Amino acid sequence: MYLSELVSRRFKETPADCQIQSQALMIRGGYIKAVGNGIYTLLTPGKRVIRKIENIVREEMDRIGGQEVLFPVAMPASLWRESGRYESIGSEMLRFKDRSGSDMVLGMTHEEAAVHLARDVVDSYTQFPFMIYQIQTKFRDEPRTRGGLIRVREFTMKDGYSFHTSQEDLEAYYARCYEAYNRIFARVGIPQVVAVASDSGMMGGKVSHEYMLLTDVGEDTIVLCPECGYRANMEAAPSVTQNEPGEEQPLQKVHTPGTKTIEELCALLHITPEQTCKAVMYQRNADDTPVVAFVRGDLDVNETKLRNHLGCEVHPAVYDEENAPLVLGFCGPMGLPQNVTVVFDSSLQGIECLTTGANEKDYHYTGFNIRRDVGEVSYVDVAKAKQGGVCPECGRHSLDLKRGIEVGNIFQLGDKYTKPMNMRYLAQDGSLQTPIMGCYGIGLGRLAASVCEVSRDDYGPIWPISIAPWQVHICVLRADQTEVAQAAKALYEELEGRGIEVILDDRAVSAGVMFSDADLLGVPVRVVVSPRALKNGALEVSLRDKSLQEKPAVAEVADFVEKLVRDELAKLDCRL
RNA sequence: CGAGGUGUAGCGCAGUUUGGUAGCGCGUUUGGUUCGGGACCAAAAGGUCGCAGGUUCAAAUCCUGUCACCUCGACCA
Repeated sequence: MYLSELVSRRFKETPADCQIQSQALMIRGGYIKAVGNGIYTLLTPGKRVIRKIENIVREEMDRIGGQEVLFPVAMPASLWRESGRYESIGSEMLRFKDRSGSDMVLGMTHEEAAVHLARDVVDSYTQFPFMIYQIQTKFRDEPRTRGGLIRVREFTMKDGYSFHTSQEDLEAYYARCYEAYNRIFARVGIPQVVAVASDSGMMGGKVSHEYMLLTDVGEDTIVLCPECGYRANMEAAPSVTQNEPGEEQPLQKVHTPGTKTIEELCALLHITPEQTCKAVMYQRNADDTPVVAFVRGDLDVNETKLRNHLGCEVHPAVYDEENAPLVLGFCGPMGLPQNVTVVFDSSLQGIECLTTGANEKDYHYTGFNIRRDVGEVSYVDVAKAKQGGVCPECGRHSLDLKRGIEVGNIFQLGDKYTKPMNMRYLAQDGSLQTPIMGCYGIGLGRLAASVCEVSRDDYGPIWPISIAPWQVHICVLRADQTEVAQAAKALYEELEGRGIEVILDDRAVSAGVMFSDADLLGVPVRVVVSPRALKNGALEVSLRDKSLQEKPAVAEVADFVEKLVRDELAKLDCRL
């Protein structure tokens, strides 16, 4: 297509509210336009990138036997009541009523719809296993959006659902999908994406992995062990500690005025945070009753693990200084009110001498010993893994915490949906059985933004050719000169005729403007047609990442460019 | 949900303290000169100052309400 006809605008200045580079470049380059909070229009260049990604995803899903379907965006609430999620999911699910007053929801994920379909079309074990997937709009009313397409409310997602008659079969398929995902990320140009073990959150199920692109602008924290290769999402990473028992000492109440934080306490008493027992206060969402998690002073509470342990939702406690049921800043395990749920983290196990709050303003206990002073308690892992902490896999003090963007995930769901939704099949032995499921998601817009985030320079994105909006960008310097314009157009038509996607900048603008726009569009192969080049009888061909600059003769340019495009595509396992 | 902040031309901003009827840069249009990394000259178009009330002779500016958007926080008591 001709750039002069492209319906989009590129501009120089970064919009004021851009927080991360990919967002700024995608807005400046005319890929996306914000319509509302976390809601975007995709312009042609952006849509073309997404379409390329979709096609790669389709190829890989089809390759592992996936069958594409399309579930509805708007669904009756009754479907979600069947699984129990109409009640269990909070306000991130958009609910509304149709004209007859029936409750409706906008799909934020489609397990219910998948089971609704599958239970109707499948009735024999001979029909298993199978996987259905769709590429479709999701709406999640996120409390906070962020970073252009990184975290939005409306987005396009590939979501697949597999159905199996046994755990072994699910695991075998899960492994195939795991590899398919690795291929997808490699083919869209970010082979550095890693799969990490994760917490399955609201999706349910046991085993799950998230595919993470490590970058500082990521929202998630990943725990990595460079020694043994262990990696997990922070939410799922066990916290392993080596507890120094210390020497048992008598319990003693000490005056510690104003020491509300562990740091202040340690400074006053000349102890280390590892010798303290810290209270972190929460409240149950259901009835606001207090929950106190005690962890070693140097550690933090992993709220996900706490929720999983308690089996209910909690939020950090919000108390006024005056009417709190607990003594803020001086909370300890001894003498707590009856209605408080207490959780001891395993980092405290076996420590004979701790300093902790006395549940009295301006006082702490020293020499506190849980076994002696509280009795036998059960310890659970509710602490966050720590930078430099002990690797749960190899036991070395080697843990590394990094930020990452979750670009995809896979879950083993078990019968979380098939059972309540009453999906059954007739097994070989004639019995009625409930199948189990896996589900597999990739956020396409987020994936595009993620690629942009790690593949760019100061001037614009550097799209891998597999997902670039166009494959070749022809810059016509002095399009006002007839022979230059004709040479460019001839090349354009020749390349298009060979099935190559070309954008031709035929505008009568200065070279600076033209190159800047080309940089913002990030097309991998660039050809410059100019009076100078024609005089020399050779056009300039270069790659956006500057790894190649050649001047093939005019007559050979088309062949040269075609080969270049084919070679570059082949590197990413793609074809013309 | 809590705390801040911002809404003025397509984009980036000034003007608001001290009310007097809206401006700058980029972009856009026209004409001309230029022409290999965001050229220059000249002319021009484009805004009910987020919205609704109120105060006033007069409101972008003051008051009230409201909406939208952005950032931080959701935690270490």
